[in-house]
Formats: sequence, structure tokens, C-alpha cells
Amino acid sequence: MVTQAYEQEEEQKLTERQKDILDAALRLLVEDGDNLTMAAVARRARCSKESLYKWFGDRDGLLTATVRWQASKVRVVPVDQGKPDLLSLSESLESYARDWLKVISSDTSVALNRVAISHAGSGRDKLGEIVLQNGRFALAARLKPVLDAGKRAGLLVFEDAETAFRTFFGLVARDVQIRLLLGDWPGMTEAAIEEDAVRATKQFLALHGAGKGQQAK
Amino acid sequence: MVTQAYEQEEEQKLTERQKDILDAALRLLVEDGDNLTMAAVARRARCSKESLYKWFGDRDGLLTATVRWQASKVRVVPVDQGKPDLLSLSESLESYARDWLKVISSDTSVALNRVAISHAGSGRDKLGEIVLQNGRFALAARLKPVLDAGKRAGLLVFEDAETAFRTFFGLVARDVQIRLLLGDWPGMTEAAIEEDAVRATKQFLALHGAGKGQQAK
DNA sequence: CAGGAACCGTAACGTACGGTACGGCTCGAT
DNA sequence: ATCGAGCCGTACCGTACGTTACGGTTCCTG
Repeated sequence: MVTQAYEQEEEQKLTERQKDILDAALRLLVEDGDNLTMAAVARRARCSKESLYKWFGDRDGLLTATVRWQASKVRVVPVDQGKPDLLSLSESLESYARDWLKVISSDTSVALNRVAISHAGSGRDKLGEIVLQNGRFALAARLKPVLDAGKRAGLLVFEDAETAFRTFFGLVARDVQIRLLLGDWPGMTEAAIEEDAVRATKQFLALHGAGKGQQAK
Repeated sequence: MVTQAYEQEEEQKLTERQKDILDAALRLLVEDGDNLTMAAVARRARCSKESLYKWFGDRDGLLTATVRWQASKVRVVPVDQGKPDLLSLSESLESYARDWLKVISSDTSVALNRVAISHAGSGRDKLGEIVLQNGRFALAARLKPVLDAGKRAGLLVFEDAETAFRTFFGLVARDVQIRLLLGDWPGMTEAAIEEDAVRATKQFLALHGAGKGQQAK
């Protein structure tokens, strides 16, 4: 018997008060990085430390809840595709690229990835897994149907949707995320994002489009 | 007056003993993540904490020296290119791709990037910059001459070497680094790396090769 | 209005760790 | 043989922070 694929799909019952607290924690995370202390969260959210411990168990629990909370807010709308033509397919791809670039270059994403990566070093909690599931893997899950539809419609040529997705991912993200995480600023303005989305889509179609019958394995 | 472009190029005078200590710190970083304490380093390297403080100032100094030390060991040999033909160019690219994948999937690289990213959050030192300079930017600096030579020889078509490099970077790295940093294991075996290097090179040549005159802006 | 649950603010405790002090050992120079 | 520099091992100090405890306040319920 196979269990639920992604068990963090379980809805977390949160009162409004608790959501406020997680928002406060999120803001602190963005501002101060992983320095966030229980006292600081309590102060910012104007609650007592006792309540923090009652609701979230311990510091790791609070961190995990915060990451989940943010993740639950990011659900990007899936682009619907009926029977795609080349134009609508291209627009879908651009749209995904744009959304993804916007996500990874956002303050919250950078902050959350940073704390998840720190924790991945001393593997005591599953922050990395959560971030990955709601980021890169969620994107793949939403994008693959689009790719498959494109393939069925004879617009795309590839053997494996996973590999094709990773190519697209690489063309979109390039060095942006690692540079942001390391504190560099690769100039991700609105305009640059738009440009990148267009470029990545063109490149992907050049590699996997059915136009000229060319494609690199 | 312009200062030295990359000031961490300054050679760090290190005694053998100090190198031993930095190696010990490196091993601890790989094993335990950022938990590394001064006491642990002293124990592992069989030196006194007093010596650590005398030689490296404080904890951040030790961390910085460790990152520098590892960086100084990674100098990848530049692939020499005279007048490239398509075959030698292709081999150069594959070689860079292979080396890069090997680097980013190594234990030490993952550990070092993790600590640099943690520190980038609370921007107190320049670890992120150091890692970036010796990683992504060093790669670009070594690869661009190859790309330019390919362009001059009429083998490659692109407007901007930087943009072309970033495309290559994306095709090579894809989601590998972020997944590793977050604790995922995308199966980077020797064989997979080889396969990826070949694939990325083919794709890059499909986009920027002069063969068919095609290219996506 | 009485009783109690939930929560706030704050004080207190324990511990881990960065940083310092100091006594003893080794070894090269004189 | 003597001296001193450099280093080891360890004990020690101060602080930050996770965690717990507790008295006071608000607010809901009967």
C-alpha cells in the first residue's frame, strides 16, 4: 500500500492568531536571517513565549510551521491547457518561467531557502524536503502535464518529461538562485525577469520544439 | 585609484601546521555542518584554542580562512585552446561541464556553500562573495575565452559572452546544486555526470553552434 | 457574578559556546 | 645548562538563548 505521495499536504489547522504569529516569524526571518530567537518572535507578535511553546512545541517546530505556512501561500495557479497550439504552449511556458523567477528572487524565498539549507547540514528536521516539495517539485508536477500535452499535440519532442523539465528549469533559473542565496544581486528586476522568461522559452522550444525536427537527444 | 580587482587573490601565508588545522576544520564542516565549534576544531586538530585565536582572530576568521583554503585548492586547470575546431571546442565544453558538476556535487562544496549561504543571511562576513568568486565567477572567467575563441573561429554564434555563459551554466547545473544544498540526492554518480556533461554540451551547441545558423537570440 | 481557561509579560534556570588566562612541556638558540 | 618563544591542555568567565515557571489580566460560560 502506497501512502499519500506528499504527506505535508495534510492541512495544518491554524487559528488566525497562530497565522499572525507565523507571519511575524516570516518577517523576522526575512529581516534578520536565521538569527530569529523565540524572544524576538514573541515580542514581534506580541505573544508570550509560553504560547509559542504550547502551539509549536519548540524552536524547530516553529520554524517548520513557518516554512509550511509560507509554502501553503505560494500555490501558483496552474496554467490550464486544453489542446495547445504553439502560441498557447509558448505562453504557458513563459508564464511558468516568469512565476518561477519571481518566486526564487523574492525576499521570502531567499530567506526560507537559506534557513532550510542551513538546517539541511545538520539533518535534524525536514525543512529542506518541505521547501523542495513546494518549490522545485511542485513546479515540475504542474509543468509536466503541459509538456506532455505539447508532446501529444506534436509540438514538442522529448523522450522523458522529467529530463525535459530539468532542461527548462536550467534555462530559466541558470545561476540566479545560487547567486541570490550567496548574497549576490544579479539584478532581477521586473524587466529582466520578463526578458529571461522569453529567452528561456525560446531556447527550450529551439531544443525541444517540433519545428525543424532537430533536438539534442 | 582602483584597487586590486579580487582582493582575496592575496596569497595567504600559512604554515603547514595552520594548513593542517584548516583541513581539520574542513572535515568537521563536511561532517557536522555549521555546528563547528572552536573546541571541536581544537580537539580534532590537536591544538589549543589559544592557538586558534592567535592565528585566526575569531570564529569568523577561522571560517573565512577555511573557505579561502579550500578555494585555493580547487583551482581547476584551464583547458588550453589554440585555434579550436568543432571537436576540440566540444571537448573543452564537456570537460568544463564535467569538472563543474564534479565540484558542485562534492561533499566539501556542498558543505562550504551551506555555511556561506547561512552567513549571507546575516551579512557579517564575505563568505558568500568568496565562494562565488572562486566558484561561479572563476568558471565564467575560464570559460569565456573558450567561448570567444569559438566565436572568432566561426563555430559559435552569440552576442554576449556573459549571456552565453549563463545559458551553458544553466544547462549544466540545472537543479542539481539547489537539490544537493537542500539535502536531496539527485544521484550524481560518475556515470550521470558524464552523461550530463555530454547532454549539456550538445544542447549548448544546438543553441549557439554555427552549424545551421539557428539560434535563440 | 463566580469560576476557569487561555494568554500575556517577565523572571528565572540550564547549557552551550565564544573567548581568555594560565601552568606546564618542547625545543632551538646562546 | 639556561632561557625564552611557541604551543598544548584545561579550567574558567560571560553571554546568549532555549526552555520552564508563575503571577496577573482578559474573556467566555453558566
